[in-house]
Amino acid sequence: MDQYSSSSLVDTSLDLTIGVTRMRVDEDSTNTNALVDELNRVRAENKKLSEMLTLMCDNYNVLRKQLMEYVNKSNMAERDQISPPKKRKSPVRDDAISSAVIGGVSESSSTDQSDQYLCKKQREKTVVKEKVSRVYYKTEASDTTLVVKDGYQWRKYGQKVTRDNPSPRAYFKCACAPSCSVKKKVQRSVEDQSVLVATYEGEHNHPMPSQIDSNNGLNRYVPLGGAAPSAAAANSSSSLAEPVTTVDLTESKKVMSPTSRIDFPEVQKLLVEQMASSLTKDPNFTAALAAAVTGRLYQQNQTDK
DNA sequence: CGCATTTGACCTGCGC
DNA sequence: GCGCAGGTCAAATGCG
Repeated sequence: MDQYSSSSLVDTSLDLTIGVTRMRVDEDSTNTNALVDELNRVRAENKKLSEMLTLMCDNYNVLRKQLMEYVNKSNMAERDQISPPKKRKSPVRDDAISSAVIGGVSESSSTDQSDQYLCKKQREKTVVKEKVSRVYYKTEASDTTLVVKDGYQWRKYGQKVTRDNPSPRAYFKCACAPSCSVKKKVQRSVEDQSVLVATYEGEHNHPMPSQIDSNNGLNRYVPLGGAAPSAAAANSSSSLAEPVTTVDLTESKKVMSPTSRIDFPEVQKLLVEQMASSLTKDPNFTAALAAAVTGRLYQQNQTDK
């Protein structure tokens, strides 16, 4: 765990208190020097931030790996004890799973109960590493659309009203790549109509479209696990629902299983979104950014003349 | 006109 | 074997 010990050495006390009042462009040349200094300092801080983010992602990967191994062992032990039921999914099933994944971006996995209830055809796919996960999205109760914002493009191919839920269930296939066979089912929660339950089957064999669009900057620090997250996650055809969670990696990982890796992009996306949100909400950061930009513009104006 | 969505028909698996 | 329920298909429809 060298990374953790090294992380403790990183100075996290960022000095972002750059006074905008100091950035007076109508001052003499001494001010220009001050501006250059400020700019250099902001650059240094930016570099430091980048390094910290890289470190954080590294630590996250290590933790994730450890959790995978741990859950894998646990599930192996459980599977030895539980014999799979022969019956297909019963109405009680959804409730059981829902109660098991309280609170946000949580999911069940194909290794436990949900997999056992898949129909024969799906079970055959499961043998070829079908991954099933479930994600909850908070949305407006009045909103009747079954669209969730997860960064991928989906093509709707069916809708059904199921017995155990008055709300219709929508069926989607991944439209990002013809070869991608990932499917998604979206249905409102029985208990809370404002919560959309998205069930993902399979694993994307291509990167997230929105990630391709914005493959610069912060995204380069995000680990790619087959499907990468995006800070924007701006799917053109989806906009309404947001994952019902705050970024809480430990909580999310608690219910994570080795076969539900498909949801990591959700968590990672949220992580990046939260980081961006925190930064933009920080008055010190915005002031520093404004100061840096102003200073830079002034510097350019001076050199142009 | 092309593409995405809708929706009824059809298919498949499971329980009785 | 029959009926039920979930899942999928594909023609019809709507929209930009």
